[in-house]
Amino acid sequence: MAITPEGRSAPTLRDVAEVAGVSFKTVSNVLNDHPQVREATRVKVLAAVEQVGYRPNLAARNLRLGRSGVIGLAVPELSQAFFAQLADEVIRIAAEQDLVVLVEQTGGERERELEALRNPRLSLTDGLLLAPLGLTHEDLAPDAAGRPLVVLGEPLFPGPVDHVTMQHEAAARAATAHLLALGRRRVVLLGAHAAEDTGVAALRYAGYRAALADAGLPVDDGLVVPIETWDRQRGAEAMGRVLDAGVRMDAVFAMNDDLALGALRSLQERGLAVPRDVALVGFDDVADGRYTFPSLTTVEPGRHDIARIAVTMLRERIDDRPRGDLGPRVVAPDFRLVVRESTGAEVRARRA
Amino acid sequence: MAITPEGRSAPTLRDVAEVAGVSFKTVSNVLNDHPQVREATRVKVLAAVEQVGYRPNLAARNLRLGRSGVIGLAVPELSQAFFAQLADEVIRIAAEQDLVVLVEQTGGERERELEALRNPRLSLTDGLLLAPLGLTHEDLAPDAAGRPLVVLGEPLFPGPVDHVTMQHEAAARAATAHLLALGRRRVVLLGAHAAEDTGVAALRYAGYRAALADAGLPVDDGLVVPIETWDRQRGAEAMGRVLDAGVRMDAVFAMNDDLALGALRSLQERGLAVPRDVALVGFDDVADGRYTFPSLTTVEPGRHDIARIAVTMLRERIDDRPRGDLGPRVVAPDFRLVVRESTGAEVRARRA
DNA sequence: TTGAAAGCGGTACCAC
DNA sequence: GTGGTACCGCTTTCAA
Repeated sequence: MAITPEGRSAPTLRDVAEVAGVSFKTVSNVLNDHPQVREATRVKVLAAVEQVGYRPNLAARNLRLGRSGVIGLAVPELSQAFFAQLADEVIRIAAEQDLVVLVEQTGGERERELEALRNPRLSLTDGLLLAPLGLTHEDLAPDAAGRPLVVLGEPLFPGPVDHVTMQHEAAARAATAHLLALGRRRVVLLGAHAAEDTGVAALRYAGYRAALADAGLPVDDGLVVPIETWDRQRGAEAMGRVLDAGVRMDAVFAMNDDLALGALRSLQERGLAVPRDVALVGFDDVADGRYTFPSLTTVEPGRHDIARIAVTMLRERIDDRPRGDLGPRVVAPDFRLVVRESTGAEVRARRA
Repeated sequence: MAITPEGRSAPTLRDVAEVAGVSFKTVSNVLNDHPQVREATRVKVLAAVEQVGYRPNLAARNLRLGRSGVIGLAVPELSQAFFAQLADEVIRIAAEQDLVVLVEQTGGERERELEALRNPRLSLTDGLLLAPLGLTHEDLAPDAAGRPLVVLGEPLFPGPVDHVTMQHEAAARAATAHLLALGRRRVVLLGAHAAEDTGVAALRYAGYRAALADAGLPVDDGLVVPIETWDRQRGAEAMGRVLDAGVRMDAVFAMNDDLALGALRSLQERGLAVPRDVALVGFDDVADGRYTFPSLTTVEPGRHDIARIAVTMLRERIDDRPRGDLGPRVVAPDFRLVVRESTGAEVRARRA
């Protein structure tokens, strides 16, 4: 075993070979399950491996193979429950496929998302799953990443790259329709984005309008509340402003759960009962909404499928890299409207 | 530029050298900011780098350097807000130090935590941050990881390895004392662990008892509620059982925020007012507690410091590896009791 | 069935 | 200042 001045260095294939009394190539054959190795040698080698405590050097293997078994996942931030849960799923599914995940945070800023695409620190990954907020589809134009890429969430069509997205519009429409079906007529929309015509906000807004149209109702601009950053604080503040302004309403559709939970607080803070006075629906099905009181009706966007499909697609890209004959694909898994107490599902308030 | 049968392969140092008309070693010198390079060559080389679109191959560099710039982070799961926020901080701080983070999930199971220690898939990391739930300190005994290791959260003393932990006992004591200072006398403790004498639960329990003792109050075993897994559902169920059993109480100290938020729901579901009827304190300062209604009083365990110290310690271990003269260290940053509405801070309910 | 030798793409020591 | 050369540890033809 090689001893360096700095101390004991890790045993290598050669060390194992020496102990086993074979060539180091044979050791490699054994470890890689090559078909032709006599059982006797195999046993002998494995014993030697055990004895010297051999651990393969992945850096060397990666260099040789040109693949690392690592994929990158770039999300705005893990503090946002949706992305944390997405990362959870991705890591879990990747692990099933013997992939390991390097997580990067972009803050949702375009600059850093671009950097994630090019970042040399990430170049040891075989491919990248990117959940962008600030990117436009021009940014992705010509193989921007220099390696396999799958975009999550944002439907930056017509993209030259694979997308795993959501049925933003259809789901928003279903959510709004659910409120209308309860007889609500003045549905506040929380989270519109001003100058955006193709992003997530625009699509969900379109779904909202479609549902109103289906019901023969006009869009009341006074009910459409723009909020750029979809977090709880903004949700609470915006809801507060709307309420304090005396806007009449009987329902709220928030573009994500964080906004919805912020809004819920503001509603309750002002003594309004949910869902009696105001029914509330969110989007994302983040865990926090399940044990609030009332629990939150929301859209489950198919997070599990998104993660599974994304990892699978990326892996196909990685394997296909040499040939490159896969066209860009866009997939949006089925969503599910999860009806809970905030729109009247079995509210079980006792006493009171 | 090397062309393989499979297509264009990435340009290497040699390709750059050829274009620049220098030896590939010179290119390496330029890229590594070696002191002695003439400005002219440097410019020439950089132009060539640009021209051929050279991107360094990290696998090769890692092999040569024996370091990858990647650290591992193993947590139970990112779906738990506390760990997601911890991961957020760790990734952020690591990025500041030009480290990148590979995230692994253990489910909090001892087997998988052990696997994370040994996992060859992780062997391309320079070191590991491990947040264990199931490990005992014997598991960590003799350099179990085979590489630098820092343990987060659990104080598995007397550990032979670095720990960054929390002031579990002192913080729990402060939290309980806060409730007692409000005049509450029957404080339910949510989340005790049965057969555990040294883990997090035991330490927080000790803090709870200490605060009671400080106030000259006895421990009422009827108020100590065991819950093994600290999630919202369990918190809600346990709280529900206690309430339905008619146990008298005027406060709850939950061992973490998830339990507290679950409990909050059960309290409200039964028409009890928080904090009027029951005051509530959690532990962790997870983001979800800030915009519930009422917002949640909790312990901020110094998460930011924990992340920063952990990354720094790990980095020291990595750099020190050859010498190995650092003794194991244990650090527990300052905590902070964050008083919010669930213990009566400026409840601003309007109307109602 | 086993072994020798040639790299994978860099870095670093040490001449020139 | 610049460049030769060895080598990090492993995989993979190709011989033996």
